[in-house]
Amino acid sequence: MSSVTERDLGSSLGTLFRAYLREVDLAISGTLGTPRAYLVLAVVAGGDCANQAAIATRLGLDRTALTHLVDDLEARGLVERSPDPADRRSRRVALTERGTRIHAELARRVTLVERRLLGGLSPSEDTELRQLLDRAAMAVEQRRLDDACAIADDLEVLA
Amino acid sequence: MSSVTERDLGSSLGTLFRAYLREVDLAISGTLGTPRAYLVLAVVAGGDCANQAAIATRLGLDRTALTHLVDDLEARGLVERSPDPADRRSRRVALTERGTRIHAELARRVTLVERRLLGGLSPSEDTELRQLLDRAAMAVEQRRLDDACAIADDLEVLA
DNA sequence: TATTGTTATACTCTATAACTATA
DNA sequence: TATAGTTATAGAGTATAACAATA
Repeated sequence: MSSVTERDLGSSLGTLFRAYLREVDLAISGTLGTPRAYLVLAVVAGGDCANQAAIATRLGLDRTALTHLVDDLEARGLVERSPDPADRRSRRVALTERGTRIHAELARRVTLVERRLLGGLSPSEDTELRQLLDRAAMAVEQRRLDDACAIADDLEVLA
Repeated sequence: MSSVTERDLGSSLGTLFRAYLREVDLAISGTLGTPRAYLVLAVVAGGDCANQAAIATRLGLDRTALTHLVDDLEARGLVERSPDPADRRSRRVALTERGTRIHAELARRVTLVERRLLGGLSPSEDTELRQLLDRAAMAVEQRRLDDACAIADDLEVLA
């Protein structure tokens, strides 16, 4: 036997992620439509994603999903789209003043949700888990970008 | 600033879980309908969940979802439902011979997917992350059971 | 009265393809 | 020809409520 843990990796990830979605859904109730909208808001607040495609990649979502999510945030007056002068195909997404306030409040609530979610772990384990997840997710994101480039390269070779 | 990591916990969990689903979907292609069906198959193979409700709790799913998932697995001849003699409301779910073979093959493929998914981590970090996720998920599952009991107790007090 | 499982239903999530406009 | 974004659509995921059988 080689198994160290009881659960499949996918089972643990799924259980935690679904619990996260359920609890964030309660935490943002009345302020945003869905938990995904909070994640988008948080990425926009981070300020290191230049356009919708970058936000989608960061969250592991399809870019078609971003359109509706940003539509919703914009309708609520929390973000604004503006054309990128350097590339007129691209749209920058930035928090409005109201969005900044709302994000600060929601981030406070979600922090509590996250602590509760990892309540089975000690504080140092909590930090350890977040760091490992962060690095693993970053590697996945990078691999997806590489794959996209590889596909683009293949197509170029064929062309 | 108090943030240690770049991403929200939910963002990392979401990115990894969606990537897991995408890759498992490819790995099981043609054998099972969806990645969730694999997770159910794996729990059944584990043998420590007595009925559908237990499987649902283990996976953090609603019990109504289990009906359809088990229907599908049964239609493919991979699991069998049988009434529990001790409680005739309850249905045991067990692998068929064919289900045992299929599960073994799929588990092999999913193991490769999982290693690839955590490719950004060292082997010891991989193990560490799985153990932490496992414990955090177990705590969430336990808390959900406790909450259900608490709600039941509340209702009993009110009754 | 509560629980297991089922069915029906509705809403959300996700991905694909087709389209516009830019590059 | 490729990319950013949009739209339409369909399939999968998820949760709620109502129900039957059983405890």
